[in-house]
Amino acid sequence: MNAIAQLKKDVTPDGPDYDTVRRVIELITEDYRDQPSLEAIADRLGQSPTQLQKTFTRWAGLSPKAFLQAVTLDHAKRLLREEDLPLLETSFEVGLSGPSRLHDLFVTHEAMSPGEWKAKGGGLVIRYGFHISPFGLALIMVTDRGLAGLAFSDSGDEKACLEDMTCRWPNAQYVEDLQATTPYAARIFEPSKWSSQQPLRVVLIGTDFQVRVWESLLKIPMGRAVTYSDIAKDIGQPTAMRAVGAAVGRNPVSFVVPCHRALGKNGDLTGYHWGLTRKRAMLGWEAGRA
DNA sequence: CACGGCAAAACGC
DNA sequence: GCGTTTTGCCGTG
Repeated sequence: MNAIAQLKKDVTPDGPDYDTVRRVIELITEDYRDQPSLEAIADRLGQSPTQLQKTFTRWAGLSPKAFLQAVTLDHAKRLLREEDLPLLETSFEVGLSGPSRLHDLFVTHEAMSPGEWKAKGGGLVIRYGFHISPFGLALIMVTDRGLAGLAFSDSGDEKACLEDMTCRWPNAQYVEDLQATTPYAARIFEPSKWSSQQPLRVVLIGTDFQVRVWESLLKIPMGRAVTYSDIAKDIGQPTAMRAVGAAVGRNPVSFVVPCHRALGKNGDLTGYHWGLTRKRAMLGWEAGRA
């Protein structure tokens, strides 16, 4: 069975495994300071350690212990220090040829023109659909030019999630169209399908400032992280780190535009629009594959 | 004008 | 040395 099929089987949003994994992640991310043991975690969930270990590892690609380490402050700090591999200085194109990028998701992007942005999505047809993903339900939105939106929701919150996205481009026409979004879902969350030959096409719809911030995020390789001030510097406005934070927070293409790789200066994960737990989960997931 | 997915500086223990 | 609070930051709606 391939990995996606495996995921579909195991990580159904309402399935017991999904719930287990979700609770483990929550537990670990809340208590990571105490470094809880596998036994302690299993105990609190009322499961056997071995069973829990197996379920979790299959989902996350790494054991609960490794995940715990990945979520620790130390690890986040290490991600920041993990130069001299240049961080934002490396252009995305240069990265394409590097073997270290083998496991990264390749993306080409284009920005909407200011005029199109002012239209708030007017004249745009956006097709959307919900798909299961390692991080809960993923709401995928595409235009004929490529991926325009990616959001996350827990089972039952789909409506709020959809609304969160549609109000960003209120004049667009929305059509539920699983057929259009399924291919994206299959590729985005399956690293073996990431290829530089066929980059994922992304359209960035936002203000000029926001688009510059998001482009900067796209340059961060997988398994690495930068601070908000790094990004501010990269776009040539070193004192605008706070505005950068706000712009990062409005990133409409979560995960693909890796806003989860932006950390506070001391390595703290600050907030996250779709939940801090999910941010940690993404970093952990990447740590298992980097 | 207020509000952030911020960050130094300033406190207080 | 620490965790917490205060005080500039700067684009957006």
